[in-house]
Amino acid sequence: MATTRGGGDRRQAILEGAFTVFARRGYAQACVKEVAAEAGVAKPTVYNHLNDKATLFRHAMQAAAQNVLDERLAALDPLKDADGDLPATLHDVGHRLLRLHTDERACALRRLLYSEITHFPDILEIVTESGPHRLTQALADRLARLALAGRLRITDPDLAAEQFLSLLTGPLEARTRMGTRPIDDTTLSDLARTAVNAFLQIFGPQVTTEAGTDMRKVANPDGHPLTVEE
Amino acid sequence: MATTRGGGDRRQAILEGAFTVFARRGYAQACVKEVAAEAGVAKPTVYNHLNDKATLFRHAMQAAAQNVLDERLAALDPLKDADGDLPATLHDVGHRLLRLHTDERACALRRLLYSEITHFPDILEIVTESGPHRLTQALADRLARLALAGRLRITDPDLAAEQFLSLLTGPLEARTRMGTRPIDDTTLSDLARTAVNAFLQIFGPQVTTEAGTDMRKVANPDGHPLTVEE
DNA sequence: ATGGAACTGAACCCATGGGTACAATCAAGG
DNA sequence: CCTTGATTGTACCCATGGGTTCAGTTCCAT
Repeated sequence: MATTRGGGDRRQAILEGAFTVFARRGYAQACVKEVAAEAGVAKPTVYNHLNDKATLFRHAMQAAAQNVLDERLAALDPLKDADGDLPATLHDVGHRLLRLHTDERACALRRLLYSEITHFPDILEIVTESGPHRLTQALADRLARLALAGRLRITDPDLAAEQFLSLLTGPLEARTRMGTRPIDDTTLSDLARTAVNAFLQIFGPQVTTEAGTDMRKVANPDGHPLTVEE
Repeated sequence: MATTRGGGDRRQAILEGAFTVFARRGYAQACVKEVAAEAGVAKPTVYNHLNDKATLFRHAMQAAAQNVLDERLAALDPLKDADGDLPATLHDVGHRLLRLHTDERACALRRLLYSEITHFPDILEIVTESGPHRLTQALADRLARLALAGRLRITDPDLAAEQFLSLLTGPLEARTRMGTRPIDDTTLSDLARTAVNAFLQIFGPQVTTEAGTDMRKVANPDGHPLTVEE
């Protein structure tokens, strides 16, 4: 076993502590001593499990990316039900995704990815391959099912998924000051609603826009109050 | 004058060299010696113009952000003409914006912003205030004029601008591997086209989608060939 | 020509931090 | 009990790099 002294798995604690410190300081500014302290471990122990500061970073990033991806994939679950209230379901999924997107760890992961992408090109492979790409694929699959059921007017599911995510997360960057400012949940809900409205304008079933009927003004296109969420 | 030896403005050369080096190495990894070499200047000269490495970074970022913003605002110029072929104009503007968005310096600026945002919170103010925010505002202004002229069905210009930019740049991140992989110009043109199509589905003049008419399959919604661009 | 301001090159000081060595310590298994 | 192996503090080596000093140099202004 890799555990002798302190009970829990050493390696796991080190990786989590490492990500925390890297997120707080950035790669170059983070020192291994602080990582060790964060993980409740002595410095040589860190080097005992991970050879380098670089490999420490790589493994910490990979673990964090895996967590983030799992959470996001789970957020798509409501779309498995193809018979429910579609706008409400989309709004729910969008809202969940926005919450995860503004999560502290997810923001830190994005920041670290952006900052160290030049020094660690291989990390991009790890994270992006098991990150936004897989999410887009999963979402595209769900949307394809809905299109096949006649509930959406989609010819290219990948495009639809990409544009849904763009409409969802695009307006966020400005509002959240690139992940540094917290944003309250009702704002997230509003952002999800406008994104879903736009998405349904593009891919929704026949809209038949009568003169004066501006969909974007209606809280919920098909009359549901949509007040109960969460 | 601040120029004695080498003719050109010292400070300017230093700031440009600094941004180049920071973009190449990141803030922490960049050393002032290399900045001096890049600017063709001795190390004490750098400290003669900028007190700190930190202030050097700040000023370099500000200058770079200003350049990027100016280029982007200029890309909106075609929208000043409110009478032209609207989809073609939007495509043109979108294409220009995508080119600027994938520009090496712009990508480096975004990376540096993301990476050092925790250590330099004030840089965010400088860059974002004179960056995407101003761009969104300018675009919203143009779109409002077009809406007033009856060419777009927009009630909230800010929202429309935000969503246009989201549809435009959102799909880019995945395709360009976060700004590390170059992308060819025809792909950019295609991305601009799909974004414009989606945008017009949301905000375009009355669509009257007949059964079987999928706008996203048509290269140009109103019949123009749209082959001549640039 | 000459004083002065900016520039240069090189050496220097010193703090930070990656990585290692080592003796002491603790837990598990025989 | 005793061996084995991981862990722990601590001290250490050494490379990197921010920032400064200084003597000499170049250029401009008067």
